[in-house]
Amino acid sequence: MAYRETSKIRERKQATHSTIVSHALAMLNEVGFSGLQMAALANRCGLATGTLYRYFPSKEDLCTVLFAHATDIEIAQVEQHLSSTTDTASERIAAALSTFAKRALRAPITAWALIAEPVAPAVIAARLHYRERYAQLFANAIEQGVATGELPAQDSSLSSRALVGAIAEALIGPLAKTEQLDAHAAVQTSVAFCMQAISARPWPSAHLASSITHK
Amino acid sequence: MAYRETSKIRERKQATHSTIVSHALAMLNEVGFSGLQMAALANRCGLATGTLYRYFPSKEDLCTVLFAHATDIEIAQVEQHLSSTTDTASERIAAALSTFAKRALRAPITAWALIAEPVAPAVIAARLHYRERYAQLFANAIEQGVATGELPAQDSSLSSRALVGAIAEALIGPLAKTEQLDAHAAVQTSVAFCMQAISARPWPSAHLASSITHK
DNA sequence: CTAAAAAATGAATCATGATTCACTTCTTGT
DNA sequence: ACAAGAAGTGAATCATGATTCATTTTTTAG
Repeated sequence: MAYRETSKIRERKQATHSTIVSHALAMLNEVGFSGLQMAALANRCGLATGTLYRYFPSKEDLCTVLFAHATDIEIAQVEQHLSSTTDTASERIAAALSTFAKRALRAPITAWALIAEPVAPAVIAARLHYRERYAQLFANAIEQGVATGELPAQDSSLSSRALVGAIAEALIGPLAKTEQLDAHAAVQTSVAFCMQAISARPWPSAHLASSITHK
Repeated sequence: MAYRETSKIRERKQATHSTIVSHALAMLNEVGFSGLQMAALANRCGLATGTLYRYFPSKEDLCTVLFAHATDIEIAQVEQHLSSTTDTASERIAAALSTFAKRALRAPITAWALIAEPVAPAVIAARLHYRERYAQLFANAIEQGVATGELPAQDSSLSSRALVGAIAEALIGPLAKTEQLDAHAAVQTSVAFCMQAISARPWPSAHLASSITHK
């Protein structure tokens, strides 16, 4: 008998695994999921194409892992802001939105990949999970604010999705001209937009109903 | 000499052209741009694959035409609401947002295809054009409201993008559970969200600045 | 009816990119 | 040094789907 897995090997495999993941995350932010080609990734890692398949059974599995990595980091940060107990609900939400917005600006393609890029079914499942966690986080925070009377009553689940959508579209929608924006100002403005939306007293729905109806 | 293009033929060709476009629009709303396969489309039109190529030089060209068609219809409707002079700026904007929201709910995949689906470069160009027209429309309406004092001063271009993003994400983001929503209520709620965002007096940016800064 | 010209056809070809696998190189315990 | 068992390799294979083009069908004018 001869070969037996030793810790040296185990570590090397772990290192290779990390190498693959980190290079893949970098590529994800350059070309999105669909542009992430296995051959190119292997090349970038200094590995053969086939080697990737010793670590991940398919591109879809790799993408799912990437998705989980990218979102865990992001959600952990947002969660941290939202779970603080020192500030008011509004302040917590504003801080969390800023974090989200800044990350979106810093890594626009990743943000787009996580939020909107069409992906394989298995990855879609991961995305729904991600959206749900996100929606839950913000929805809870909004509900806390509503409970204390700090915010007006509202459909917290819809509001939380609208928050994410507003920021995502405002910041990453026009990928073409990201560089033209003053990033700090853009973050501040879009967070303010969101805070107004959830803080304001309900917009007269009588007007709304009539203006909807008469067409 | 013999064959000469006659009006009979010209009309038939026009009819075929329309057939292709309308079936393609239908498919677009089922599977998006990337799922739109030339062979399947031809089959659906009762034509041979090759015939499509007598009418459109490539799938990319076809998609560009589809994009223009879909957006022209949508933008015309929104424009109509925004250009009315009888209502207040807020009412005009609310009506236009409702129209946008309803269309998004009725044709969610098309909405997603127009707004966010990754597409070929030529189609991206069409999309930027579309976004710009949209942003212009809403931005103008917001500025009118600001000019009359009806709305507070704001970055109209950012606001208009955030409006579209908020509604899009709130309504089409969770494609999976669209059917669970009460459509009418969802439209009304997300429009209200938007109206609050642009109508409210600026959210205290002092709070914002501090909560951003201390992390 | 016939020939010329165009339109339609759809099987074959191309292009792209994921996945496989026979083979080579390493590692390890004796 | 050796044999067993992995790990790594990358060219070949597959799958998908757009595009082409030689052939067939239509249309038209004389």
